[in-house]
Amino acid sequence: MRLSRYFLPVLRDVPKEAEIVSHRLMLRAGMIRQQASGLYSWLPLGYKVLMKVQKIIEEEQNRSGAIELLMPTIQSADLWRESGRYDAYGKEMLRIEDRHEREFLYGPTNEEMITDIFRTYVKSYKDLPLNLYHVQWKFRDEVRPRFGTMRSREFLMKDAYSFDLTKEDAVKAYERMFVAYLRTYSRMGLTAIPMRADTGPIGGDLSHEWIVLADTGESAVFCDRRLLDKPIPPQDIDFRGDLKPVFDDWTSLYAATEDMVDMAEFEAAVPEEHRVSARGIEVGHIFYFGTKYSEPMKATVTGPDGKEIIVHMGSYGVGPTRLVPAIIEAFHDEAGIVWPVSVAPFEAVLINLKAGDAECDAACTKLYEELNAAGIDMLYDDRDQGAGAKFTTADLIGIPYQLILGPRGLKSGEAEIKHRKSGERETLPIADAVARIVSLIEPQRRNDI
RNA sequence: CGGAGUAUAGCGCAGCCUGGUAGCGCACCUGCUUCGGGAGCAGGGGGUCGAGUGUUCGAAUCACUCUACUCCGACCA
Repeated sequence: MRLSRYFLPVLRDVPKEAEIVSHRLMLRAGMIRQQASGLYSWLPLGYKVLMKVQKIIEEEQNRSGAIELLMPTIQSADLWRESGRYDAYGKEMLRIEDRHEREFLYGPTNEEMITDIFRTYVKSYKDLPLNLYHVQWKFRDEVRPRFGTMRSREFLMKDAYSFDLTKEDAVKAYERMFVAYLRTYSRMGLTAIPMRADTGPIGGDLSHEWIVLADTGESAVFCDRRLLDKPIPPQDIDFRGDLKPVFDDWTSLYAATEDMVDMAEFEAAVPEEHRVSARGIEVGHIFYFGTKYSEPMKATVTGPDGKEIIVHMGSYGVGPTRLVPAIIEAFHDEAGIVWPVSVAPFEAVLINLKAGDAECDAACTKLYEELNAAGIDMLYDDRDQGAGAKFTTADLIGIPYQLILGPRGLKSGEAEIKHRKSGERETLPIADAVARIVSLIEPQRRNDI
């Protein structure tokens, strides 16, 4: 992408409403625009990151055996009356009437609707297990939206729903999602810790919140430091096999949020040198809730013996629109964002220090085309601006590698590569630049961890 | 939902107390000179001062009402 042809409204001054660093940086980097309280437009740069995050989530869901579909944002109130949640949900639910005065709502979640789909089509135990998911916009009329897209009213959520014959099978489905989540966060460069959680209004008795440690996190968390270094299950892990050992390994070490923590238990379970008491951002939440919805909504299948069996369900949520700021909270410095390659809006930026100069333009255009051909997601800063402005922009928007070429380098036949994360700079022959950039980026894509 | 604030050009702000037809920086447009860490000079464009009502000869400024947004707390992916 040529920056001169792109839409990247970076800001010099920070709008005053922004408090936390991720919100400030998302505004300054031209990623989002607030349209009303808790409602955001995703501008091109932000949207590109959001889609990269979503793609990783989808790839790992698919790998685990979940199947993607898409349900609408608007739902019928009648469906929610069946589960009893239409009245129970309270003012957080945005209720809507259509022109015929029929009652609708903007979905805050989709348990009812997926259960309706399931009960319509799935009739036999032979069709289980089944896990269906979608990535769709949700709306929860939060009392107090804040922190940009971290706590917005409209937000994107991947929600998966598992259906199984028995609780034992449902626990296996839970373990599959557990492993998928471990891999999902890891691919984004995040260390997210599963913590035992309150099941809240959704109900059920097995639940974990996924927490990224960050000083600006909304909840206090307590865990064993050894969780931070645990190896992530590999790409070729067999999701049809027994995942209990992985689950047990991760859940054997203490980790709980403030709502669930028992300090005496924490101190008994974790040696003092391993205790972590910190703040964290919730980036996902998974539940097993049994027959809470399948029973009132009559989601049953016929078992081997011809009897009707109420299915056991779980739901598994992760929010891409929250993950983006969470990643920024984890990866930034004074100059701006420091994206991990796997979610960076562009993998590298080519900085033409003297746009308009025929020789510089020609050399940069050649590099740009070669890097595109090599499969690098490139931004080419070909704007007619001073070098300082280009460096500042590149640092702010956090592109992992800056390939810098100007008249000086052109004369000596050398280009420069700046590593955004370490600040390290290397000078190399222009002819070697493409291969070097590729060799730096490819190992960090984390497509195959 | 309780408490506290804010609202003037795209963004950041001054002006308000003490009423007299709106200003600064950045951004934007034109020209020239620049070009290795947010360039310089010259010229230029852009605002029903959140909305409404009132007071006044006259309201960004005073009064009242409303709306939006932010922050602190209680609640949530």
